[in-house]
Amino acid sequence: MPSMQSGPGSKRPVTLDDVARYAGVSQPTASRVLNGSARKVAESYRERVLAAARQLGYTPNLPAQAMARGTSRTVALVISLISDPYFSAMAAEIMKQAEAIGLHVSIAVTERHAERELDLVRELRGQQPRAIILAGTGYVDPPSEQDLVDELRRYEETGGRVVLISRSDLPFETVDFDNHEGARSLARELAGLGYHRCLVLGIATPLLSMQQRVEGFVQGLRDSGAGDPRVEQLSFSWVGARDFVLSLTDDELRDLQLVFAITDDMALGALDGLRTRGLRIPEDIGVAGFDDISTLRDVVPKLTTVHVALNAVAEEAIYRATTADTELTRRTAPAYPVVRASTPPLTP
Amino acid sequence: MPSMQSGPGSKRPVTLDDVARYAGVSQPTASRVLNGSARKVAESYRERVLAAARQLGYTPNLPAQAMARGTSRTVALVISLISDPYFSAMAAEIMKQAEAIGLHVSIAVTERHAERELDLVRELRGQQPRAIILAGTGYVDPPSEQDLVDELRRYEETGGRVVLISRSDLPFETVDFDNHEGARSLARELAGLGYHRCLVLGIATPLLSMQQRVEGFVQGLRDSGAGDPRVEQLSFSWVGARDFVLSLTDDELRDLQLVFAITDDMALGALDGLRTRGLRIPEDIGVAGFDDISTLRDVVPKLTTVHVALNAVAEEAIYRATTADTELTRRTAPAYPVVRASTPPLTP
DNA sequence: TTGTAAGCGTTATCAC
DNA sequence: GTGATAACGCTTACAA
Repeated sequence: MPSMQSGPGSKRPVTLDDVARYAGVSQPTASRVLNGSARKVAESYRERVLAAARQLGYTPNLPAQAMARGTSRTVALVISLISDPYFSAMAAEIMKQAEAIGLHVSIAVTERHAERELDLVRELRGQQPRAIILAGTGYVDPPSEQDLVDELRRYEETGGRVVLISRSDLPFETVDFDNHEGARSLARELAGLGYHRCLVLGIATPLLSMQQRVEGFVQGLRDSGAGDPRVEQLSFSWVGARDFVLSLTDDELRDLQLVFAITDDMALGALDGLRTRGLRIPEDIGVAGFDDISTLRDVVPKLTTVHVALNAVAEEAIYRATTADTELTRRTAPAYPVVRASTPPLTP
Repeated sequence: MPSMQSGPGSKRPVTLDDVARYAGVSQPTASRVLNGSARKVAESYRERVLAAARQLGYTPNLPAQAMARGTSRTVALVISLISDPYFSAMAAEIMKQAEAIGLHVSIAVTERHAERELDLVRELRGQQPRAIILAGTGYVDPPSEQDLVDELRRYEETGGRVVLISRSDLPFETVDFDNHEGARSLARELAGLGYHRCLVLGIATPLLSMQQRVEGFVQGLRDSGAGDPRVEQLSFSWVGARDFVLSLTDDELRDLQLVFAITDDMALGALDGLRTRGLRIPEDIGVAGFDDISTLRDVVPKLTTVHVALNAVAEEAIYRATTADTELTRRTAPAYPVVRASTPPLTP
């Protein structure tokens, strides 16, 4: 007579105990075979356990494992927005690096709310991850830094690792791109192409990484003997950049040779605005961004930008997240300009 | 004398027991106050516990909670690629819906490998999620369906829910867009605009959802009395679409009025190919896609496509994932055409 | 209402 | 080598 157990929700999961009993060994022995490190188990037992596990379709209960071991194989990643090309690329890279060393990644999204970030960190702490990686930026509300720091400190005190990506506002390990150098090189290349009268679209938010992009660009222009650009502090978004461009007068626009935005997202917003204003890119004005997001593949003309080594930051972040050194350092990943069709050589 | 405990990794996490002791009550009482449902705790105790928890910075150990309760508040989401705009938008929507009802989402990525998907499901099962949502499509290797089904069945038998998005290849609850109707409406609208000689870019993979888009489009053209289009089965990617377009002869291209690709990703690849071939869009040929991915915001000309109600599928998927009805059904979310600048009215 | 005790699935300690 | 036994942090009968 066949088993009556077929509908959903009937059986309970197969446990290690089931496997052990089925194989005729003790629970610890089964554990040693299936999950343990020091493999001092007789070959005969070993095989029996393995066979039993396969037969029964055993899967270790990870939460239980984590509890017993006192440490999990999960790292938590906090980002602003998953649908943003920059963040999704970053998340992808982090997951890749993490999975390469057998770590799970649990992703949480702040939707640009600092308050939510605090809640998330609290919640994540409850998941008992091995590390928390904060990669969010560009908050729309004032961050309650102290509470966040307190929460993260508490987490660290219990053995958790905290790693920040592209945000140096907090006293934890930080990994970032070489924003200053990337922007500076870009500015030099563009100045070399003849772009001297530039507009720089920055942001009002005090985000060091983004500040550095502005400063680097200005520095690069100076290095090249080009004049100081006009620098504007906008809201950190596509719309912010577009709206600002739309607010410029015709005279102001006519006088410009280039618009550089500190992110591709903003550059694309500016591009849209410029076109709405009737300008042709690149004939009438050049445009450049930063990040080299995947969207650029489908944008015409191909956008000049600064490529950031996502894989390098991801690798470094995962390394920091899993290695226990006590030094608090700030590491940097390469960022280098990629000149494309949106900024052809200027022939006066 | 201040506490010596300052370096990382020194203390152990604050447990419920700590809180209870600190508040001078028993563990169960603390549990009832902080996490329990039936709140039959004296107000005085209640406050003491709450205060203690805040003081100590207590966060419930979720894995422990899940183990004790026998059920977690996590759902696992399996997708192909996180950096793909379609999937990242889908993931974002799922997370949003999930978080709205207090569920965590754990994301895993197959990178288009069916084999990896099987491994992932096995691993995820170990995480003891409340549900597993499979939203991956377009595998590059032959899927070992039976093993996957077995694994999912086992999971279901132990009370887990399985939900499929846009893939009906497996005998589980499925939610999908109304692909046929969306493509059909699009074809009708385009035929109405004068587009009769069309090329349809489909895929070789036997994916029902994508098949339906092809069939719906063909049907729509027929409805409108337009001739049957040329239908091609390509590899499921931007590059596949571009390369195919590049392989067409000039005569073939000249004869076409429209290229419809079953995804925006492929449509953008085709667009790139067409441009490389020297055609202007939309003057020389129209282009249309499917999905209405966010990338389209920055593409010129604005691409005609079929908008899919991601929020609706996400909502439905989460609903299925959390509701225990035994009927195996196939639900459908709206998909409707959005005609944009890439397919202007044809004036012969 | 509150506390005691048992149990969730696993690993670690320690005798055998 | 192997198997009892005690944790891990929490919830849930059940008893007080």
